Amino acid sequence: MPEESPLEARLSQHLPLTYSERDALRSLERRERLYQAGEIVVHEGEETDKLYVVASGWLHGSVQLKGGGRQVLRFYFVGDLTTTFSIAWGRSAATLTAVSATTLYELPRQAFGRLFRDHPRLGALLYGVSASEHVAMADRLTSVGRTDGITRIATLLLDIRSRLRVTDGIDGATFELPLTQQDLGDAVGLTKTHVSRSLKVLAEAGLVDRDGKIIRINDVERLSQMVDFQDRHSHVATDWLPPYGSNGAGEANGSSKPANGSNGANGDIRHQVLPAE
Amino acid sequence: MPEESPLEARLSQHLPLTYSERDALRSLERRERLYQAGEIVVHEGEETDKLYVVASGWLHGSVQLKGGGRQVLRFYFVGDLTTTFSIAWGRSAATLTAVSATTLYELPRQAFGRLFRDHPRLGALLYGVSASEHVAMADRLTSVGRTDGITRIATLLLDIRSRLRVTDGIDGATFELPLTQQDLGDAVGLTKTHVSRSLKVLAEAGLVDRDGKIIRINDVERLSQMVDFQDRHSHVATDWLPPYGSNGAGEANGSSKPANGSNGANGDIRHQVLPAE
DNA sequence: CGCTGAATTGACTTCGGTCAATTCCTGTGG
DNA sequence: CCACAGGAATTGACCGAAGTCAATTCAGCG
Repeated sequence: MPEESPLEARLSQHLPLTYSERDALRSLERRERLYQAGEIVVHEGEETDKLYVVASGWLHGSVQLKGGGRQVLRFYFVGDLTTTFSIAWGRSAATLTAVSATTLYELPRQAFGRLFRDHPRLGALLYGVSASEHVAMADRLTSVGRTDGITRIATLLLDIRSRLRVTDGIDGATFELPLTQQDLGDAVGLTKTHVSRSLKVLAEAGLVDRDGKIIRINDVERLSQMVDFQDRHSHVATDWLPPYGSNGAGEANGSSKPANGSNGANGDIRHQVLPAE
Repeated sequence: MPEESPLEARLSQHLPLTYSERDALRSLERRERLYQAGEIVVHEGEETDKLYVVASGWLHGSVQLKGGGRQVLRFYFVGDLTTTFSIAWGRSAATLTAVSATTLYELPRQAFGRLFRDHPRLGALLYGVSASEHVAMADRLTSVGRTDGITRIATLLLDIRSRLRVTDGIDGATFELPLTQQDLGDAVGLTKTHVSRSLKVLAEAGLVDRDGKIIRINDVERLSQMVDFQDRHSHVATDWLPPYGSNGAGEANGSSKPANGSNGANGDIRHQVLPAE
């Protein structure tokens, strides 16, 4: 339990956490499980009573179409909570597949629920993180709905790079992409044939270098500019979170002032706050 | 404050709420504002320190592309929380436009945050609702990325119908659609020209009748079947929510108890639980 | 060293976009 | 009550980005 927890690391990226919040996050994560590249963690429609926190590696979530197609909905990286989709039902809304060798911590839904009670501020923060992921998906929708193939692929590469960079500490522009062109296409709504052609164009334009599974984006700034890419994950606002403090004044209505004047984050001196890390 | 609140109504659709939870929700919503059809509530990029709850009418959220295009990300109906996207930043990630004449209640972000502290169970429920909306957007992504124009339009109509039905108590298959074909196209990634053609095909196939702004879906069941449509909003699981009640029983696991036993919600037996409504 | 799945490439098709001309509606003002 | 203006919808002719099909080529691997 004293180990570092990926979810803890992720959340403390946005907000200095108290010791007790950190403890709670660490103790949430249970059994660790390993998956090989390509292995399926949960099938679409399968019942699940747990979430998974990514401790290493990465994955994607996808749905199967009646007609035989497939849509890759999003990718999951270290620190991400997966299968949050399924929390709204008892069963998974998507198939979760390991893209690379992966370690996951299991997190029972019940325990996740308890977190909201025991650490409301974390609950609110999780809501905020979820909102930022929602926006990231909106960006994807925009990309797929309103831009051409080359732009979609470029945007996807930039997105994956920026996510991997945080977690894997990549230098900046080179990374391994263990996805087939079919996978890429399923993510952005293109056929594998056209993915191949689009990548070729990007390579010939000198924007991207490829060597096997290794991708290098030659000028991240410029490419981002060109396709109007925005990183939605680096920052999540926390100024609206409830003060850390003691339960409060519980009594709902009456007035809706915060219990103690201080607002924002950690308000309570008893709880030492750790540096962001 | 004693009036019915749309958010309250929405949430109690999924879970019987206690009096104090209801009170809290009612007292959250402040000034009521009216917007005419077509009016813009918030601009993309604009700073906001509030959310809006839809009390009547409907709206959509959209983003503008550099090249001049537009993507309509989603629609908002009575009881929906809007601009949750923006909670992750200080500014709105999308433009919010009234589709029909609309009443909104303003809800300051701070007050929203406090809700997580004062009523953790509602916080968790809001997370669940948000997850279901996330899935709805994933469905849209799948539709846009992987199906043809006719299917996209049909799916969109079914989606709008099923949302309106809940709130406006529509009979079942006929509703008013105050959107231009441009709007429809921006929602599903088609040009207005092709929207016109797709609607024509649907009409000629006898699947949809049109009369001005009035749409009638002739056999909802069949059309849903044809395009594999699923309503993602009617149900949200609540079995994982923390018990309303008393803090404690921190059971969790022996060790990591929250710092102070109390916290979380005011839990006492005094709070009667109301039937679903 | 051969197998197998992935990637590449070419020829051809097609769905949806573009452009532009009508037509339709609806609201407005005479 | 009617004429008219202007946006929305419809329709046709044409174009082009991406899909389909299929044949190679390539790369990793037992």
